[in-house]
Amino acid sequence: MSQERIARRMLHPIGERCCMDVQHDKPRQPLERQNWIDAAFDVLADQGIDGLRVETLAKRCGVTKGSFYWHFKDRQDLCAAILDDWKDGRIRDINRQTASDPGHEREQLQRVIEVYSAARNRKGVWIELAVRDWARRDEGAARIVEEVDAWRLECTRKLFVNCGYSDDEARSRSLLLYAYVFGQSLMAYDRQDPKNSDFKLWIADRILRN
Amino acid sequence: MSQERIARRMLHPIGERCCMDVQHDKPRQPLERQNWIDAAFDVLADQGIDGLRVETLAKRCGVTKGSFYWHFKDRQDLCAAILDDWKDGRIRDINRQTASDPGHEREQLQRVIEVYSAARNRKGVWIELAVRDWARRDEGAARIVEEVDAWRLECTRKLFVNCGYSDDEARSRSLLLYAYVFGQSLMAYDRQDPKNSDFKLWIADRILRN
DNA sequence: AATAAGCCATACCCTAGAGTATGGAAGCGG
DNA sequence: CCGCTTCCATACTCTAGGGTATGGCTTATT
Repeated sequence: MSQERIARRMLHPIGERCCMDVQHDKPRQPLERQNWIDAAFDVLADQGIDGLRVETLAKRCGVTKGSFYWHFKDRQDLCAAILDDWKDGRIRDINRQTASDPGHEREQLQRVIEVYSAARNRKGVWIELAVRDWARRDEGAARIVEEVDAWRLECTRKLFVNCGYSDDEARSRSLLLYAYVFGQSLMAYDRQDPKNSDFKLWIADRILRN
Repeated sequence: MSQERIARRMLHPIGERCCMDVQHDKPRQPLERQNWIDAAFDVLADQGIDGLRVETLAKRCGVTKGSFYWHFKDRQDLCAAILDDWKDGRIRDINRQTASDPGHEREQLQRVIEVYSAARNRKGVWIELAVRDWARRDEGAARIVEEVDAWRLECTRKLFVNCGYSDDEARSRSLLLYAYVFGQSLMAYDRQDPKNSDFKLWIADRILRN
């Protein structure tokens, strides 16, 4: 029986465990709440919130849902934890990217655009879209997205103001910046016009300067 | 038995039938394939593709899935029909909105932006987002979205060219226009900054002029 | 060593929903 | 009136998955 259990654990149904102990010699670290949340973000990124199922998530983690319901009250509990985690991460990121650095505002804004340019940070973009789609049908998610949006707009507004724009223009440019960035990731199903990066440079310039 | 059947049909579980015969005196028009597709768009708009289930759709139409499987081979068949229908509609719309009308190009472009400004045309925006989210996980949907995007970009490119911009700048502006429009609808969870419409006017101007 | 706490497996129950098979009502042409 | 076609209801089967109850292994604590 104990044999069989260990055998099961050796199987690693998905190829590797979510909690990083791919070594087959030590039995395993017990799963933490955060491990579940991390794995959930993976699923969220490529399946959307509707694809996030506790049984399949458990399989992905190499355990059964008995474990899940030890760490979480129910699926809703996990969903709420995901939103909290996402919000905290986004706030931390934007704060870091827009921290006061007089004289380099435009570079910072440029970087904000680049971070969501789908090429790299692919996973972050997918999660962003998944959360926003989720927010279309869930009140809680919608509130979180609103808060994150408001904070991001506020941070970039400050930068634009420090670039010398009026407060209204700073707000307008911030709105344009984020709308463009998200919209662009909605359209980026690897269409490969070779000039595409030139166009994007032109656009970034149009948002940031003049 | 016949009594019971008629009684069932009188119930109208969702309140009204999808095919518009809310009159309780005439028995009913038989459902066409297109009626199912129309109803499916309603569900797609506010539940997303994962919320589109044949049993619930049948209930919504006041029939059982026995009917559905007479009109469609399976769920995939319906999904494909939805994509075709959506594509045709989008192509027709953009052609209409950008039909050659020398001297009014900027007004036409302005209108393209307005059509997706979430205020009115709410349903169209929701469907647009639902289809794009769908396309993240479905190859067929992704292709359709690509085709629609390409055609839309081409149409607005022509308009910008007729405004006097170079071909490259026309493409850049088209990309910016659509990315902004879609991104903005992603951010519009009725946040009501009273100045919001002013900002949007400024943005539209920035995309269309100078 | 004994006990308790932490972590997970197993075995359930129950619902939603895809798909199939079949029968039956309504309307049509002959 | 008869039979055929159209359209739909009913009654299944089967799978995925949420949630619960419970037992058991493992590790820490005393």
